[in-house]
Amino acid sequence: MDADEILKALAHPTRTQILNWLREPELHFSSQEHPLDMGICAGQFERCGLSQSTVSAHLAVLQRAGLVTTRRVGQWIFYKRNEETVAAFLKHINDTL
Amino acid sequence: MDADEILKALAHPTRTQILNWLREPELHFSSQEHPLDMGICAGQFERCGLSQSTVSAHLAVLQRAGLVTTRRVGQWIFYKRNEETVAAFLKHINDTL
DNA sequence: TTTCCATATCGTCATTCATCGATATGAATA
DNA sequence: TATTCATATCGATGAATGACGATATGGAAA
Repeated sequence: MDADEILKALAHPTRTQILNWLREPELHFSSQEHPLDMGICAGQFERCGLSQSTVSAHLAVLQRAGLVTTRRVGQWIFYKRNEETVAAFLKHINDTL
Repeated sequence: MDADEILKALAHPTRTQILNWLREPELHFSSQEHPLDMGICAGQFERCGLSQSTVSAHLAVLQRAGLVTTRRVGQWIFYKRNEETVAAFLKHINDTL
């Protein structure tokens, strides 16, 4: 858990929004064809209004920071919040900030 | 309390270190001539190894985010953590992340 | 008033970041 | 095998950030 890298990842509203959407997938991604417990397809996040490549870059930042995990199933890649890392970060920030 | 601006302010190790130093002034700034409860002189933070102007810029980012308050006394400007904002931010991040 | 000191602001430069369209990759399908 | 679809990666570009030395500001002291 690299707190500095996580803070950098959180320092963009698009990325905090993605993480926020992923808190309650059933609330935000009910339109998804696949079962929600597989995770959320990358394409779903294009609803933020940015291009496919930009969204992909934001997702990569979140993944490098360990805030989301990915899983390939067929031609799709599913994203999930990494609750362990989120919890560890929250503990850290509560302790040190 | 602008959480996005605070996250941007926290997204640099120098600034998180400054905030961390300000948690226990008596531990880190015992060398200061002035009483610690006035706050910490800007110049004290040059111990991070950066130039005066760069340190001043980092302090300005923290101030704009509301994470520190300043108080001019004579020719010095004293910095303090803004515990209200820090607490409000922690509450927010615990609730939304 | 002149000088000195602490700090902020300015101008510049290099680096990183956000964004896009285009292209590559890799799996599914025809 | 050729095509399609979802996603990642590439290359370019403009914007924002971080750093510095130099300068401005504002108060204290001589």
